[in-house]
Amino acid sequence: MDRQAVVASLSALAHEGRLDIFRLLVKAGPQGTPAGEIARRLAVMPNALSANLKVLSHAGLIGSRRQGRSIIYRANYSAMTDVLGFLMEDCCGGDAAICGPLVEIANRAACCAEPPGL
Amino acid sequence: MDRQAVVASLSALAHEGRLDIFRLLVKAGPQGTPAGEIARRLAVMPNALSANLKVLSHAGLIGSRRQGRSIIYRANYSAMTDVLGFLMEDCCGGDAAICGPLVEIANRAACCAEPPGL
DNA sequence: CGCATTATTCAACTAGCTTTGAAATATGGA
DNA sequence: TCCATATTTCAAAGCTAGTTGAATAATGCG
Repeated sequence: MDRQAVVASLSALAHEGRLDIFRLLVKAGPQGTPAGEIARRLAVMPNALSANLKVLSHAGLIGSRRQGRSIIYRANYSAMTDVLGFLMEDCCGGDAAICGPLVEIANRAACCAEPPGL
Repeated sequence: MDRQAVVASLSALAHEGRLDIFRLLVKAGPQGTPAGEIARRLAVMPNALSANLKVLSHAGLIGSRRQGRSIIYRANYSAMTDVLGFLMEDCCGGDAAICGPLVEIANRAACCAEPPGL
């Protein structure tokens, strides 16, 4: 993950509405949430939601799949851990004993990993 | 750490120049780096650097202390782990076995903790 | 005190993002 | 095919953030 991708991810999250969306999807887990339900639960207009979902999706932070008339969105957990890894790279000059494992653990976390077929 | 503080932190980092600054300070570790050296190493103009340091500082991501004519800046590691914790809160509905420990470990990481007297 | 160094502040200009409402696309069922 | 549901796209208006250059503080030294 390069600098520009990280900036895109951080920019996408640096917005109250999109942060709410992303956290909702993080809470929801791998099965995801339909756009309509997101709009209802966050009380936002569908077009505004769509624009924000597009930003998050373009940054790679979320994915989507169609199911009938609904489009189901899901957090992309590995993208977020990549961002964390980038921020912590060479923490304290690489000498510290804690920062390295922290990044490694973050990258290994699999609870929200993609189910096959997204 | 509330939503607005997290958005401020993410906004501060969502900028190539500031991301470079923050990562340089993360690499530098607790002893920090003078503003002038940051400017030289990143090849940015002092006034632009100052503006960006102000944004990072206002977001709580970095701290500073004066030493002679120089002002030494330092990454605030705990602020970043707070942001991570906020993003991961209630990951997968709180049921997953991995996400909880991840956040806990991130918050416990102390390699870049503040030395006394900042 | 006077000067050089270090860093910050100010103001004008530019560019990009956000918001809002209306229209358009896509799917599923009668 | 026709309609209702679900979501996206488009375009205009307003706002916020970034960039640049010159000027302003603050410190240390002779």
